[in-house]
Amino acid sequence: MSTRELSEQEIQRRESLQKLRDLGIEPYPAAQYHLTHLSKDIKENFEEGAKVKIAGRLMSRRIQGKASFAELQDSEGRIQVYFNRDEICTGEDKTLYNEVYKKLLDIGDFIGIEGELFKTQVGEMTVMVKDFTVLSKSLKPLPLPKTDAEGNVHDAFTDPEQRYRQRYADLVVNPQVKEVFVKRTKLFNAMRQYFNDAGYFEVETPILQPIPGGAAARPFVTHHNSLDIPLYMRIANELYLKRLIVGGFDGVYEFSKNFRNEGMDRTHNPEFTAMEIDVSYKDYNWMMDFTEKLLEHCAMAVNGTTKATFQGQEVDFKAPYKRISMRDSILEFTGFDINGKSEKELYDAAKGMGIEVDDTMGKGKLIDEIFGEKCEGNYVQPTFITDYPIEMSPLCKKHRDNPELTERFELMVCGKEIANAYSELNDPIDQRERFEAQVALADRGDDEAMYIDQDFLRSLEYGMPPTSGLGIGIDRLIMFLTDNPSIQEVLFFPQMKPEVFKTEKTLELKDNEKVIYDIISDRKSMNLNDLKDASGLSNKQWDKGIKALGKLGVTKVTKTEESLIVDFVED
RNA sequence: GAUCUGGUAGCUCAGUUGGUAGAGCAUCUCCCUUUUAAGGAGAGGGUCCUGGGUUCGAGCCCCAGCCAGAUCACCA
Repeated sequence: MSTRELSEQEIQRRESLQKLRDLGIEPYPAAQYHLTHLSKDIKENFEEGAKVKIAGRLMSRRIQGKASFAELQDSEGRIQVYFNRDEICTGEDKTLYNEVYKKLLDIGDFIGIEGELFKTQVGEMTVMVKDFTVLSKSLKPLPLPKTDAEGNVHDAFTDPEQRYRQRYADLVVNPQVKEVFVKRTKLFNAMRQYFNDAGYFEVETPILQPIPGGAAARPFVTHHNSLDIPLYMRIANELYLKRLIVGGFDGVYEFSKNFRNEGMDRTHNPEFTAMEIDVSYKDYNWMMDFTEKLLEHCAMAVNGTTKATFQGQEVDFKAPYKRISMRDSILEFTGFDINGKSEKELYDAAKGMGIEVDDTMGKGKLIDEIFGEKCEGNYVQPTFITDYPIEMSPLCKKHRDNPELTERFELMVCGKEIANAYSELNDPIDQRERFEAQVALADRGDDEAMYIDQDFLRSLEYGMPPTSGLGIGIDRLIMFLTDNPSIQEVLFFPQMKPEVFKTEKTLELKDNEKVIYDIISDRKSMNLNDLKDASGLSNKQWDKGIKALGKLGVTKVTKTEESLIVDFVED
């Protein structure tokens, strides 16, 4: 049985728990509690004298003798409640108020309240408590901030490590955190509604994949025991959606949890969410129209406006968005025209711009570097960047006007990519050649080049209609819509290194303590300096050891006129 | 991966050339019947992230490590 060292407050709460049981009150009752109202209902439809049954956490208390005001927090917010001794305890026995309410309840406890609505002299909507029920005792004090009349928060629970590790506590005490996740869900709902209204199907495709395809990234690897094969957590779901288009669906979409075994930072979490959609008989021009209308719709659904502010920059998601080709963008910001240039020319140009280059980089990578370094950051308002070089888009159809380019666009917002779309490559022979080019890149040293997915190629050989596909980084989009610069703020449980729990209080003595213990337990009492000399310990070890023993109650040090005497304390 | 910053009471934070560890809120006791961040009086509460080292003496100085955040690098 492992025990934890409890703080003073935790011990007090456990004592209160036992006292409740001694009074015949079960602190964790089994029966359901019938609610009639939420705090929000009461505030929106206030009616003097109405009877209500509410439940939630006790979040603050102001006791004034026989009366007390408190706040109850439920899923929708807080409501003030008024406890009056003689309203709760109508008979002689005042235990329920004096003991249970005043002494045995703590902040954070869940209670149910039956009462009547009234307004205080100051006009605050309040529930006059007639009876209350303990629903769940809280044994650990919440990191509770206070908010003053001007809305200033005091002692806010702000330490990011604790907030992410203990999101449950974060959500209880920081209402603005909950808001972010409410908006996140609104975003999902808005997108679903938009796609469903357009007649597209939500689907589910494998998360465990034999070949991690559809993107360039390092996967997480696992192993299937009975098949005895490696399986990969998906890095994308794109190739499976296209198989479904081959199978005859007009439009399929999926909110895809993807996993990438790469670095973590402010904008990357090992698992993240992408929305992927494929629509048949469309091209990337149609998809741009579709995307800007979709995002306008989503921004409205989430924030009630198309405008959003991200880190002081105002962004407007109202359609239409500016469209510019990658070639024109690079021309605009660097004066260099990438059209028709050889790899050598691109290499020298990039180097001349002060960009770090190396020999593993092909044409596509070089162009991407130039764009990323010189252009990307300039697009604050939503902007479609179109027509990417073919080398870096192995799943995308060749441009109808230029075989060196593809019909691809990315949507940039605040200098960051939030969407990526293609006219999907449906020529199975071209697709096979592109995969082979990827293999060549891999041989050249690119450890993220794509694997060849033979089954996917087979599906294309049966014939895939012209199709346009779009992927949206949901986490990034919600970051923009809620003005959060960190992905951790928009994920309930961002990935963290495992916490080390100190569960065991060791009763065994450390070596230095044991040395002292052996001497003093034998001699029972001796001069402190003699004991120190006898132990033969360094000053540091001596100091730590004697302090620890004193704390454990093994020894007692008393001061006499001449010296310090150490006594051994018998059990 | 590199650099910087941080880790002290339940929470937010102080902590002086290195000399017995502090404040506010929270908690506990007593008083208080319409208050609203904080009524009054009193009290308790600490593995100063961990492990070494220097020193008569370390929260503070040195070394190593753990965790987090920021910046950069890498990466969609």
